[in-house]
Amino acid sequence: MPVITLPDGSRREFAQPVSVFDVASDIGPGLAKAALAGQVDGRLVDTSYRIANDANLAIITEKSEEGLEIIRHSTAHLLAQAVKRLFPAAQVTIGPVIEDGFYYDFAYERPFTLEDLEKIEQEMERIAAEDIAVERSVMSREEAIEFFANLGEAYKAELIEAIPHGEELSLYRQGDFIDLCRGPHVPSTGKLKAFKLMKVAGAYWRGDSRNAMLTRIYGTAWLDKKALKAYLHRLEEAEKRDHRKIGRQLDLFHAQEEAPGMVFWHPNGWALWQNVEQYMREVFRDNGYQEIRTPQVVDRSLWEKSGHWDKFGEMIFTTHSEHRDYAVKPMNCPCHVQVFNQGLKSYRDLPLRLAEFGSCHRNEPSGTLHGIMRVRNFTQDDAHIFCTEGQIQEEVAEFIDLLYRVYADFGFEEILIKLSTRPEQRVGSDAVWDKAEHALETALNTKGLPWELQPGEGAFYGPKIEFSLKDCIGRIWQCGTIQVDFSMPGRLDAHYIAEDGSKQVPVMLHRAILGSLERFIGILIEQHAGAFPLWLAPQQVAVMNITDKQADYVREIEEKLQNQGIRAKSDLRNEKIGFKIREHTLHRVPYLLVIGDREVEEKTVAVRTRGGKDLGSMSIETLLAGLNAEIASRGRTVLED
RNA sequence: GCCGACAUAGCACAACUGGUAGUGCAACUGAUUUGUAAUCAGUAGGUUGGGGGUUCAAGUCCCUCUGUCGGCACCA
Repeated sequence: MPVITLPDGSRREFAQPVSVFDVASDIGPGLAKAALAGQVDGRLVDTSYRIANDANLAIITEKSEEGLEIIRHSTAHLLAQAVKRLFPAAQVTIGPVIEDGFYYDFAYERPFTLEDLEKIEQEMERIAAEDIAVERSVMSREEAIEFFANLGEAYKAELIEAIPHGEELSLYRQGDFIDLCRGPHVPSTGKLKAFKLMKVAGAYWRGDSRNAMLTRIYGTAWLDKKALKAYLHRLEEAEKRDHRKIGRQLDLFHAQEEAPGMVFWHPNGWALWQNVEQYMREVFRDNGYQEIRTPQVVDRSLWEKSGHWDKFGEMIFTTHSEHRDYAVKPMNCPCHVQVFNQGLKSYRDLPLRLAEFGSCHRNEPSGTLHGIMRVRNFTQDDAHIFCTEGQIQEEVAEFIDLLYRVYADFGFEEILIKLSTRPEQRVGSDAVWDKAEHALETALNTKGLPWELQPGEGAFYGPKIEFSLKDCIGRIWQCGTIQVDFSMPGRLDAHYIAEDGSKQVPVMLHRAILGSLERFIGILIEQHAGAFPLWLAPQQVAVMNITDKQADYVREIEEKLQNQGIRAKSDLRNEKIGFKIREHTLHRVPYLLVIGDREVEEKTVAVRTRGGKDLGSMSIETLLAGLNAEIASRGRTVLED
């Protein structure tokens, strides 16, 4: 006699065991129709799940977040079923839900093409229209292995073999298709109403490049056609913010075949870069860092000593001269240790923070290059903190605070944090790793920041915290990082004299806030869609005349602004004011000054924002005060809003 | 690096199954002196990414190299 308690606290009593669907029907036919799954005592189950004892039950419908996930998961099965119908020889592997959609990996004699995709999607529509019931069943692990092996699904069988012995597995059948799955799933394929296959790509079996490459089909699924359309529109809009596109439109930079993975910065882009770099220089100065500069080309022996040659030799650009082999520096740390090593250091010198806008070259695999986000030549806002073990905690904590302040100044709020711990291939003892990992974890927890653990993803010399940002379409890019290194200082003979007169090896913290300036600027471009905050805008003000008559006054205004440090430029072309406004608006110049006879006479400027707002006429002094206030506010705007 | 797609004028894109490479914007020249997102007219611009092949004929088909894009693997 189960008593079912619903989320609103109401109870319903039944004479015999009931399914989730039964309860939904009991509440109302509308709910029964909308039910996609149930949540019994917190556990997600199918609508067919039978409840025998008293339980808490929530009916999952399209309206809940879990409902959408279930729809996406079921759509992945729908995709697999369609593929098996059209290509019976294809083998199914895995098909998880991802952000905004799902994917499914298939093994087939050839990769699927875009034409295949169209046919597959049509077949999916057909199966959804057939409204086939989705039924759950269970099998023992051994039965399941045999079952899938007999079907010729070798990959599935291999997956199940990895599951511990004795476990019971659930299978979902919809018509002619059956798949191993934890579930839950929608009760029938008719519930899947809005989906679209997005792209095909190669993906290694089990994510290992030594394995076969499968075809991955990506798709998206939504509650209804309207939501699907809205998503596609959102995606289209987001793609307009692509830094490669805006980089061209705003004449910021370009790339060309002769220098793959390297950026040619144009005047506008370099102005933006300089704004970022000079800001970071101030940050260094105000936070106890000393800026240095080290060589680009360094004898390879240094990299052999540091351990980089063994681990990353393939990715290091090399050159030679007079029988010596050199590495084009792939990172700055060994060079910074050389600076530390000059002169005998005392514990009183620690922590010593050496910073460099270090230009590094890494021969990244061709397939990894991406706009200016992942390049072969990049500049880091790099610094190494030489300190004692006892100073680690505080240095890490201070660094995290500083990073958050900097990111806020650039207008970033969503920062993803990951803690990466010891990899298989590493240097240093486990005791040392224990200490380092603990230090980072404690720093994060003390601040109460949410973070994700990435076991085995640390650098070979130490664990690290990564701070990542998202690009316009949600891809995640690592920017900031702090890494504890107990190994490299020793390898490169760094030491200091401790309080007791003994010689000690310092600990080194590798840290970057922006990471690669190229990458950070790429994200900055996408974040603001090219409409940079005033303090960063390559050109801050355009001063435009209406006719030739006002040219002298325009030049006067331009000069006045420039003398006050404002990046202003006059536009005296023989064009209509509307044309000039359009052009500078498209170039995202924050403030446009219109100068006609009236302004000349009244000694004012008419101010218009790139957002199209007319701020009316004001004196140059009023304008300057406003501009300076906005510049000082960094990420936030003043005049514009 | 691996799988797939793509590469046409400075930029955005056309050119049916192989049959004389076009359009818009930008550029240049001239006219126009203009009040808040495009003034008008004219001119010039391309070994269709490089190399090779098939064909009477290749932007179009095939091979190859390079680069870019989407993923995967990698990311000190």
